[in-house]
Amino acid sequence: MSGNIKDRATIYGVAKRANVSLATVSRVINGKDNVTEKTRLRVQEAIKDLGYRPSALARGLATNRSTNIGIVLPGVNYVYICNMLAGMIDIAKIYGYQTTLFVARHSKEDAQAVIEKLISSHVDGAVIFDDELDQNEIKYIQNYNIPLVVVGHHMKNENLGSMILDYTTPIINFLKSYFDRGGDEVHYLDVSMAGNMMDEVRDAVLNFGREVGKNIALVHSEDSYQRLYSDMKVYFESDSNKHGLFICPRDSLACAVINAAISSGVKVPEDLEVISIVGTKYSYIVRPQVSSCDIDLFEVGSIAVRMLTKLLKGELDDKNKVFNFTAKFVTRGSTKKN
Amino acid sequence: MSGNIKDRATIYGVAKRANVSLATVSRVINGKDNVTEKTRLRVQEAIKDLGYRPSALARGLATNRSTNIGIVLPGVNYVYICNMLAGMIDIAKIYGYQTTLFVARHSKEDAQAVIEKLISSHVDGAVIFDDELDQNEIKYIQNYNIPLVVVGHHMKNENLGSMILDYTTPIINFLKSYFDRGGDEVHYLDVSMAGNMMDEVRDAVLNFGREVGKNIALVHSEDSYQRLYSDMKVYFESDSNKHGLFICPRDSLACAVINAAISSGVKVPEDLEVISIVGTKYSYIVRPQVSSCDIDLFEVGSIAVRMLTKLLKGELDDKNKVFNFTAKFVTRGSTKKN
DNA sequence: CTGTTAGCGCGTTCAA
DNA sequence: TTGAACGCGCTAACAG
Repeated sequence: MSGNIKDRATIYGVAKRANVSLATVSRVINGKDNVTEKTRLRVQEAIKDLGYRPSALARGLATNRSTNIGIVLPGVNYVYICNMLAGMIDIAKIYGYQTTLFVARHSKEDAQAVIEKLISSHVDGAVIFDDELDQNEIKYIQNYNIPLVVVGHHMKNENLGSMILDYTTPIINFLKSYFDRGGDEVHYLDVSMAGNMMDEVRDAVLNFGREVGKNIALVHSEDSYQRLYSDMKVYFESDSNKHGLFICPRDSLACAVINAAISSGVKVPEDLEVISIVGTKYSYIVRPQVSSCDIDLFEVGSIAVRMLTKLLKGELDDKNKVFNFTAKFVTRGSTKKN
Repeated sequence: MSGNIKDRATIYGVAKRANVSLATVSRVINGKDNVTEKTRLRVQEAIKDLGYRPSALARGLATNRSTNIGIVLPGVNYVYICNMLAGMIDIAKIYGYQTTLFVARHSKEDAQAVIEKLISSHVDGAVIFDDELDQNEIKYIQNYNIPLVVVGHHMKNENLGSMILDYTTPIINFLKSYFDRGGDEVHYLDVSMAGNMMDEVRDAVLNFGREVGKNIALVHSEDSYQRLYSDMKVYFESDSNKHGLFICPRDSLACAVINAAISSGVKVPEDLEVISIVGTKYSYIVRPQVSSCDIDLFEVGSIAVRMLTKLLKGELDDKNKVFNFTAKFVTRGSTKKN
């Protein structure tokens, strides 16, 4: 490329410089084989000279394909979400898709606004992991013929696949064994705006407690390590709060509970056992390590995007449209051996 | 919107349905005020009936603006990068920009490919945080008139701002005080493909060691907690390796060192002191807490995007084109008091 | 206040 | 094998 470019070269410029029509240039940049080797070289020369790069916008308008997929997330503040995102990005890249990020905070209005953006953006498809969107909103998006992979809802149709992350089963199983070995006192850390997925786990836990006639106490707090840590410091000052089992939504929150407990002289796991629902790197880095549910979220992300690409090619069999991921509970130092 | 839509409504469809020209529809959807209230309502009615959503593609082609900014990152696997990303996304959203993600792994070829994608994608501007890109490649992108904010290089010109993250100064300062209080043995954990920024810190540390006549030993390992942990387990078996200071690039790696040390009977910080260059949430969640450099990466990300939006509006004064962030060293439990 | 027209940069017929 | 012409959906003059 020679020197600076103020106005970006277009396909016309290349055509003129190479003394061909723009159709021929189009053929060359799209790798069609019905072009003479000689003219092809001439065109490529011109492209190089001008530093020409095709405009994805114009191309998208002409072909009605943007080679762009949308990713809808509640944010990138949690490690487990970033793991998933990393998997999505990796695979999208392999398949030649750009990824544009749509973050929907935990509010209905925001979610709606994000949906509108998504529709306008003309992505070829999207992966949605958002706890606030319900099935109706998913269907609303589908009115615009946008192939979708939804993480967290069980749905499928012609243009839609889904992935289920089952944290409930392993947690309930753990609870069972906890009660079996004589455990009695259970606290569930209920943070505000934890999202649908967490709310489902919570409700299942509470239900299970009711079924087996055990009381499960909700402890409310904010979704912040610092805040929770100081709340817990106060909490553990009371003698009645120094034992039992504590269930936390995420492992960094479990760490807040554990750290506060230990610094208050409460022994983990001898006095107090703590588990986390979602497990990430925190779970095995801290001491004591946190017993938690492991799901390879990176894998979840990559599978989701792979499903989407198949959906885009119309190659996704009906039986592969729902993917079930059941978490595996990993016992670590924050709980007693069964 | 009535029922399902197979072919998305266009501005033509709306125009016909509302019995106006497409220019009028365009005015309505763009909020121009030179439209009668009556026709405006009629148009809005039609838009609703048809479920019309403007195509960002076509709009971008016509206006030469995509309301889309690119974000170039080496990945989303590190907490500190995700923090930065979160800040960028937040601000971009506030300013009405979509964000498309470009991840360039640590390799020259990949970086080059990503640049080409970035240019083709027709973003209005981009924030680049990539350790592999050098200044020449930045300039190359600028040939295509893409306003840029670069994190990690000191550069500026008409279309380019930059942000410097200075981890070197606080680390060197710490080293000074470490030597002053009689410290003598320093190990630097050198992981492969840590990126330019880390390499600069490492070189500065080595230089400083030479200047003051202290030997600083490089310990090589991979950039993986698990791997490093087992390497360190072996390492600490040797009696000669149970003291001094260990400098790690990131705090989760520092945790690997600390955990391995402690489980090998080495006391932290009494026998061995450990610091991390980049500090994140890990630093204060683990026990002992990790002394590390704190930079609010979320803030860095938001400032970067804010700079970019000003650049896009031509409102960025020359003196504001370089932003300097000096990290603050926070002493925690993994080092002795000075 | 509203409509007509000409692009934006590219892909894709259909002829030649 | 190549080129001319049209269309993708929208904005932006310019008229009226």
